[in-house]
Formats: sequence, C-alpha cells, structure tokens
Amino acid sequence: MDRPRRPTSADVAARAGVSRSTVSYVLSGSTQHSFPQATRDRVLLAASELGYTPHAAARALRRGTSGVVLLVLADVPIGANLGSMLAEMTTAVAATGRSLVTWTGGVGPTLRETLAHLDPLVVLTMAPLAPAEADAVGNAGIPLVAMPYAGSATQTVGPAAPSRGELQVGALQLQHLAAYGHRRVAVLTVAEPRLALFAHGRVEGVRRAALDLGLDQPPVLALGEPDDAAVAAVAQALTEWVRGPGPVTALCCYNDLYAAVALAAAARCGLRVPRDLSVAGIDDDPMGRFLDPPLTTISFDFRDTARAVVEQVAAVLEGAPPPPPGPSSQVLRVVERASVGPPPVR
Amino acid sequence: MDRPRRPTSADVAARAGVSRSTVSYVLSGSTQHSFPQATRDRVLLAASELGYTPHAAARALRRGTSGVVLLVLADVPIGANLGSMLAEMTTAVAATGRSLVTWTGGVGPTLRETLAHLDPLVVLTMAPLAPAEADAVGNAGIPLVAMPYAGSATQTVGPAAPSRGELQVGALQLQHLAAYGHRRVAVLTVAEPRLALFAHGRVEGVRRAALDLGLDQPPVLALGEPDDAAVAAVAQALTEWVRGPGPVTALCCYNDLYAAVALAAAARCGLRVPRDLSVAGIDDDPMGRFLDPPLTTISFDFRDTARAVVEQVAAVLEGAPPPPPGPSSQVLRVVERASVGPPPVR
DNA sequence: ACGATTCACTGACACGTGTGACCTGTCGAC
DNA sequence: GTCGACAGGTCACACGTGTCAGTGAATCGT
Repeated sequence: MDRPRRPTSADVAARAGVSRSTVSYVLSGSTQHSFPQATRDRVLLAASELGYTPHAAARALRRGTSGVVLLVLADVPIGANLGSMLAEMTTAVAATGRSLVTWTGGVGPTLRETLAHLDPLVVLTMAPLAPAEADAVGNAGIPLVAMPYAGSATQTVGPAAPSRGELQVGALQLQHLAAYGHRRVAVLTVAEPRLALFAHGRVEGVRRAALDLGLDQPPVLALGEPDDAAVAAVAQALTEWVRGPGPVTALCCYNDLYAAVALAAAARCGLRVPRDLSVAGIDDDPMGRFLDPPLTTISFDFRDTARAVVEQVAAVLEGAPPPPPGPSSQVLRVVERASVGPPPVR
Repeated sequence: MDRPRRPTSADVAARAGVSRSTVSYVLSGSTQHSFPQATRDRVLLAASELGYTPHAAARALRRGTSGVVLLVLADVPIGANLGSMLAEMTTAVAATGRSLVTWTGGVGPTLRETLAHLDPLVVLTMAPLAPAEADAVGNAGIPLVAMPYAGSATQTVGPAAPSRGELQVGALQLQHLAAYGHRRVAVLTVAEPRLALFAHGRVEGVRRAALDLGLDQPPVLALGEPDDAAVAAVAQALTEWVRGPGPVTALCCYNDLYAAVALAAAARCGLRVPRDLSVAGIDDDPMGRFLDPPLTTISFDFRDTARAVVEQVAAVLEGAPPPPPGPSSQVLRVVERASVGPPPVR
C-alpha cells in the first residue's frame, strides 16, 4: 500500500532518452551547457509526465546547503499581528530562494532534534534564546540572527539582559505620557517567567526614560494571568497610587491586554480614563480600538522589520560574520487614541 | 572566513581510532551490534569533543524520510491562542521523534519551493488549501492531513465547502442564544476573501441550526476591516434590525474582534448589552473578558485537538491510507460571560 | 585536407549517512 | 582436533543529486 517510490531524475532521463546529467542541467536551467530546444522539451515533458520533484535531502546533501531558515518562536502568547509579520517575512525570504519556517518552542529540549531534522542555514530568534537552546544552535555551527527588535541573540550574560527593542518600546511609552505633562507614572508588568525577557526590558526602558527626563522612578506592579484577580490587584494598587501627595496620573502597561486589565480596574475604582488616569498599551492589538476608551498604544511596523531581518539573513549567508547591530529604524510608532490625555489639574 | 567544515562521522571515527561504521552504530544506539563499553566511550568522547552533529540531509537521504511535519497556516490573522496550540502540537509531534514546523503562507506560489526544501513527511492544514497549493502537495506525493477542526483538506469541490468544525461553531453559537430564548438572531460576518472559508462555514452553521430549531433565517451583514466604518455599518444595521415587528435580539459574530465591533455599535445606538441585545463571539480572545460587558464566546480546546491531530499524523505515517474523518469530540465550549442574556420582554 | 573550435551530450565522482554482509580471532562443545 | 557460536568490528553499497572533465561528431578557418 506504500506509494510506488517517487520518480528520480534517472527515471526522467530514461523516459526522455537522455542521460541523468542532461536532465539535471536542463532542469536547473544551467547556462553553462546549452541544449537544443528539442532535447529540452523532451526532458521537461518527461519530468512533467512523471511528476518529478527533486529529492530535497539529496539536493541539500549535494549542494551543501538546505535552503531553510528557521525562526524560533518562544512559547509566548502570539499577538494577533505576529501573523502578518510571519507572512511578510515568509515572502521576503522566499524571494531570496530560501524558505522560512517557524518552530514554536514548547517544553523540553527538543530544539536540538528539530535542528537535526532541518539543518537550517540560519536560525532567527524573536527573543534571546534560553541557554540550552542557544547552545544547541551554537553546537550545530548554525549562525544565529536576532530580530532587530530583540537585540542580540547571543547575549546570554546576566539572567535577562534587556534587549534594545524592548527598551525603546518602554521609553517611547513614557515619553509619550511625559509629553502630555504626566510627571508621575506607574508600570504594570507581568510576572510570568517566560515573558520575563520582554517584561524586564520594557520596564527598564520606562525607568531609564524617566531618569532622563528627571521624573521619579515609577512604582511597578507585576501581574499574573490576566483575570479578575489581576483586575482586583490593579484596583487595589490604584487606590493607593492616586491618593497621596504625588499621585500617579498614568500607567505604562506591559501590553494591550494588561492595559485592558487596567481599564477594567480603573472603572472599578471609579476613575475615568483619561480624565483621572491615562493608560498606555503596547502591541496595537486590533481589539484595543474597541475598548472604552479606545486604547492608546505602541505599534510595530512589521513590513519594515521583516525586510530588515531578511537583509540581515542574506548578509550573514553571504559570509558577513558579525551580524550588524539592528538598525532599529522607525519601526515603533505611537498610535494615539483616547486612553491617554493630559493629567488632571490639581 | 567560512567555517572550518563541520565534522563528519569520518572525523569522529579517525579520532576514536575505529571505523566509520562503528561510529554510526554506537551513536545510533543500535541493538544489532553490541560494542564493549570502552569502545563506546571512546566514540562518544570523540564525538563530543568534535561537536559532531549528523548531517540532516545525509541522514534524511539515507533513511528515506525527513522527519519533518509541516503545518501550513493560511495568511489569516493569527488568533491570540493559536500560539498555545502550536506549542502543544510541537511537543506532541516531538514525542514521536519528528519535528513540527509551520509555514505561513503569503502571496505567490511559494509553497512548492518550501516543499522542495523540506520534503516533509506529511503536510497539515488548518483550513482547506488553495487549489494551487493542494496541487503542489499532491504532486510531491506528500500525504495531506486536515485538522479535525477544519474538515477535509482535499475537499476542493465548490468555491468554499464549509468545514465541519466551522459549521459546529456557528451552530453552537446559535444554540446557546436559542437556549436563552432568542428567536430572531442576526449574523455579523466578514467580507475578506482570505477568510471566506472560515466565514462561510460559520454562517452556514448558524443557518442550519436556525433551520433545525424552526427559527427564521437570520439576516447577515458582511463587514470589512474592523474599524470605525465597520462600527458605523453595524450601528446602521442595528437600527433597522431592532425596530419592526420581529426585532433582532441577538448577534452571532464572526469572532471576538467583530463582537467588539458589535458592542461598540450597540453603545453608539444606545442599546444596552445584554438587556437590549445579546452578543456572542468566537475564539475566546483573552481581551474579550475585559470588554464592556465581558464577552460570551466559544472557545476551542487546543490540548485535545493537538493530541487528535498528532494521532492522525502518526496513523497516516504508519501507512493508514484514508485519513479517518475527524472525531471532533468535545473541543468546542461556550464560555459564558455577560454579553448574552435573555431577550428583552416585549 | 587538417587542426581547432563548437555542439550535444555523458561518465564518474562526491556529498555524509545507515546498514546488511562479511571477516577475524577466541572460546566452548563434541 | 574440528566445528559452531559469538564478540568485535570493518567493507562496501545505496540513497539522489550537481557538476567537472571528457568524448565523439560536426562545423569552421585557412
């Protein structure tokens, strides 16, 4: 019941009445040899009739390169718009004659297995890899490229070295609030260990920007799952933060989901947004537009980033050994909606 | 500047002072031959010192199988919780000694290229593939397995044959509303062609369930991008639907995002949810919980589905030719929150 | 007329691995 | 003393492809 063995180039050669070499030359469209149109047609016809597809493994073995680019995704909640980014990157990589596939990490050290199966040309990461995974990639001698958004991928010093992109996001959030006149801001972040790398960077970005602008260091509240308990926790923190001599007038939230938590908590406390409290999110989740009030957030230009990443990949594959530090150009943008406004007059 | 050629099993053999065959037998842990511990240790040491990793392509060529399972994702907005599903499936597939990677379709017929690069054992799909893509898979002689949620993958008859899972989702939505006493329901769907396969199935599911329950066929409104124009369109439709002799008392929405659009539109019309109008979503988007009111929706058990899919894959690979029709057990569940209630008394 | 060039094509090798068949020495059994 | 069994290991092939170096015939230049 097994399939009748897929046709090889030898089968095509036999059917076309030529040698296997000829088949290879014709099908690969080599410009070294030029064959008369008649021969070429015979080969193409035979190949098409047999449904011939070159064996990927054999080709990779011979060429010495697999043509696969592997994007490693951590086991983090995939934002709604990461999908667009994937599609964008896939087409961009395809344009260079290679293929992009993604691997979603789960538990257990299975990345090594996957590398053994795929033997990718290069591994892309959205976030710094866990040490074990980084080792697996390094051991296999595969170049590792970090998305410009994520900073350096090989940067494994310290428990969680904040990546440049995350720092910028946090800073942008705070700067936007400061531009509206907010002087005292609080931060809502997440406790989930898998998100620690993102979370730490964003908080740190807020902190540093606050330092630069001469503002007080913001209080930070780390939340668990985004459920009713989280809303209660935020509500309680808010009641403390908004009374007192230097009340908090704005919230930097880990992402739009936690900004939604903050909005719910504010409503529970009787605080009106943005009159009494401003709330800023991150990620431009499509649903944020329909919260009450519509959420001001920070969006991320996938088109641009995808292009930059693919260029980096191409550069690395051409033999440029040092992955150039991400240009991290204009990929971040504040999406102004109604959840951020001037602070209340005292 | 090129890397110094990765070590092969021959290098390991030379260093360990044995033949290449011995290396292969030792490293593959074959039970055919048994080597004394001393030899085994020498080989393992040499391999570890050289950082030897078997060449994936060569192994695949020899074994005749690539060990790769490819999941093809259409270029559709990735829901927030698809990530969990991917992680789940990845680990489940890894447990069978294979690797799952996903390919996100973009524009252009690049799936063929990717198949040529990867030569996967089997291709999984979330939704029926476009004819060109299905052809590519078929031509390469690769088995195609559809997720139980998605119905048959090879089912390419008609422009959009509704898949079983989608039908069930729509039906469940309507049944839940009917159980609350709603007799006249409207449907909010999407016009986006890429989503047509999903959308059509869900609407059809609502329709058939309405038929079974003896309710009127629901009016349907197809929306574009989820923006303010969409809110306006829904608001206008609502003003028509809720007045008249048989007013609409509930809305079945394409997903949670469009349910959020509906909530915004209801607010704009001065309709209170759920007192004046009930709204049901699909997908259990994490943010739906924080809408006002919290959204009643239909969730989808990834754990179960992932397991079922992986079992199907295993079955197909063991040589079971007909992919058994998806059991589609208890993977769908109504998440009751506050946006659905009894219809208004007249 | 004859070497030189081109045309159309082919033979053979290499890529790195897994594995069935084989080979050598030693030991126990008859 | 011979045979079989067995441990310990090696040989050589096959997987399917890309490509370098040729090869025979035809054509060309002089």
